[in-house]
Amino acid sequence: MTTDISTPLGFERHDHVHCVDHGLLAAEQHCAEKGLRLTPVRRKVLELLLQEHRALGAYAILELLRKAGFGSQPPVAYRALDFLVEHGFAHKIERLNAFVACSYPGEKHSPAFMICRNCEAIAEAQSASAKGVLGAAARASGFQIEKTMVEAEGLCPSCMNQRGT
Amino acid sequence: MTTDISTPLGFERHDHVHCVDHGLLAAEQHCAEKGLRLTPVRRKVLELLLQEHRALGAYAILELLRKAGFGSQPPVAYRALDFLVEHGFAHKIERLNAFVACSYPGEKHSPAFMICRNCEAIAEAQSASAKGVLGAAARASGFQIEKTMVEAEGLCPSCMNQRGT
DNA sequence: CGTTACATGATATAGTATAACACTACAAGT
DNA sequence: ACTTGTAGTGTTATACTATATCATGTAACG
Repeated sequence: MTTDISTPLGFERHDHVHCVDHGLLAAEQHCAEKGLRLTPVRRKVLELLLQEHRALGAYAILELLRKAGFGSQPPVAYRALDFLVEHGFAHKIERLNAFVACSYPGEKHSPAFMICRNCEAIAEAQSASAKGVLGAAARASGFQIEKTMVEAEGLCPSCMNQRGT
Repeated sequence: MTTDISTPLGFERHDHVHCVDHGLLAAEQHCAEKGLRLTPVRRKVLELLLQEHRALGAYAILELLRKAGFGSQPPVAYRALDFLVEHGFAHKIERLNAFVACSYPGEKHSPAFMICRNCEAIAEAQSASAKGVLGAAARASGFQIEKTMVEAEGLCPSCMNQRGT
């Protein structure tokens, strides 16, 4: 087990073991509180997302599930993902049709993402204020915002350095 | 032939004939200036998007193209859409995997969309300031933003009224 | 126990997107 | 006019993403 500080997360190095454990723990606590069932498949999918720490397509997850001895038909993955997304343990990155573990599990937030177009690393920022951007327009037109998605594409620090090198 | 006049775009009534014509004209002018080729297929796709005035899936467009006597294989639609998106005459709505004509053709902008979850009407707002939301986080982490997507989902005024009724 | 509600397994199919190759149209240069 | 290069279109095939449906299992509650 690595104690190392490795992969790009918020694009910075971090203690990955900790963030996997923390994510799972937060999910377990939240489910216990709310009477939700964090079943083996759901837990495994969350664990995979936390471990990979980047956006994974449903079929990539499915493949990993298969290797781990779970069912390998699409609905298995999609149902688990639906659960995780619905309860805020994961997010869908629309731009990539892929999924990523939530970096702030349990906390209410409307997330904003930075997506590296080169390595597909993802950083999640607390946003809340996309309403600032659209709020005025929405009020003016009478549109009632229920959910906002913010995704930025670009280059992460590490990929930018590679270019330079 | 409506003579309704109102805002350029949004959920309000507007002079639709005008906005179709205006969109096509703007595209023609822009292409002439830049030496781009607004070929029959591309023009037709733009016209369809402007006429429908909502998000259309690539295969819906394809079907309309077929009816209009153009090729009916997926690449036909996707290539035309790629062209239109690349040059800012249309946008892709990631949330819907669908495409919509640009409401501010020719002008540089990073658009923000309001999507009615009931009728799929789309309103485009000038955003520019998604960078406000993410800019700080991006600078802090060293991420270089190239493109930002903002999509809000909710209920448009007209669908909200229907509920009330 | 039996019923209810939720979760999973499995098959089939729908919907979205691209790779690859052949062919055409047209502009540029000779 | 001829040729050559570039960009666009037609077409086939296939990959990737997602959901509907029905059957089976299982835990909780009366």
